[in-house]
Amino acid sequence: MTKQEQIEQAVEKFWETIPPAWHATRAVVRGAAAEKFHLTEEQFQVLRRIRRGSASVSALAEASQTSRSAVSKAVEALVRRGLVSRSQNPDDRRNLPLALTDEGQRVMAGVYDETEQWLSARFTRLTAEETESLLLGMESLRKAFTTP
Amino acid sequence: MTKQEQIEQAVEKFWETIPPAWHATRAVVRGAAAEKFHLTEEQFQVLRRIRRGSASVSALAEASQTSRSAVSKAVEALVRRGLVSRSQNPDDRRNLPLALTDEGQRVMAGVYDETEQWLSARFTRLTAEETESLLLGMESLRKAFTTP
DNA sequence: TGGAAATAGTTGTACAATGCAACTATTCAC
DNA sequence: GTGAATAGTTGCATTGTACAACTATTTCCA
Repeated sequence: MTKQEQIEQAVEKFWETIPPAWHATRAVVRGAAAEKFHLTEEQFQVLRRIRRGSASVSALAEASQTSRSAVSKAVEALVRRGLVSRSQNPDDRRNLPLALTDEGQRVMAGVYDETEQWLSARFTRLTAEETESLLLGMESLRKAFTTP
Repeated sequence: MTKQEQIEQAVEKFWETIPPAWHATRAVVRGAAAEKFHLTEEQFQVLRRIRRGSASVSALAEASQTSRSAVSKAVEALVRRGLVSRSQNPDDRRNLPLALTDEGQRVMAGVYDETEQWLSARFTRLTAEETESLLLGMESLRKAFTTP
């Protein structure tokens, strides 16, 4: 198999794999987050990333590959609901660091557990070797999409 | 690394990899498809899958993990624009087989080339080994999400 | 130092994406 | 032949999203 054929295969498999997997996952997040906590999927992603350390609108937009304005609106809704706090960075007053409030932490733990369990259930279907190849493959995918 | 740890890593990597990759790709499709051909991203996916052989609203919904109603609306728009034809299946009159019209084929070729090129460019950044692991990993991902 | 360019973030607007529930038409199961 | 299942559509409500225009602040550099 030439490099070129390999790439064509990857493109084809990408289409067949990534969008459906993401749609299915998003549907689960939407169900769990909306029903129990009145969070939208976008808001869930924002909470998740803030918990992981992304602490500004720009960082969130960069990490999730969406626009600053979309993130800004999600954050605004979360701040209004008291799940996220916005503070001021004295070193750069354009920058508004974000953090989870206690309530945000609590909500996040609940939603995350549920969706993580669902995802874990998918991955439990795989053998150890398949899971290993999944990890390697996702690392390659990440590299393909982030290398400048 | 225990199986459980492996799965937790996979969940984490999934969140960090799949949504951003998909968002970025969708943005490109949206740009190319919208600007040159006035297609929405959803319509692009439908055209793509019809070309690949998915020939009914239900099959499309199943393949893309979305609802029949969402697909139905996209198909309706494409039929109205003359890119897709709906026929009747004499063996089951509930079933309305779909096919690309000549114009649909032409448009699809144009859009697909462009987005495929963009995706190919991402994957060209990878070594042969990385591309190989990407292929294996996506196969695992597909399995994780389709096994009943 | 003064101003141009860059960056962080917000908001208005418009449209795309989507699910759900209710509906029709048809087929299947027994 | 009737009730359950399936294919598909439509109305409605809501989310997701980008783009462009805007403010506020910082950085760059001549």
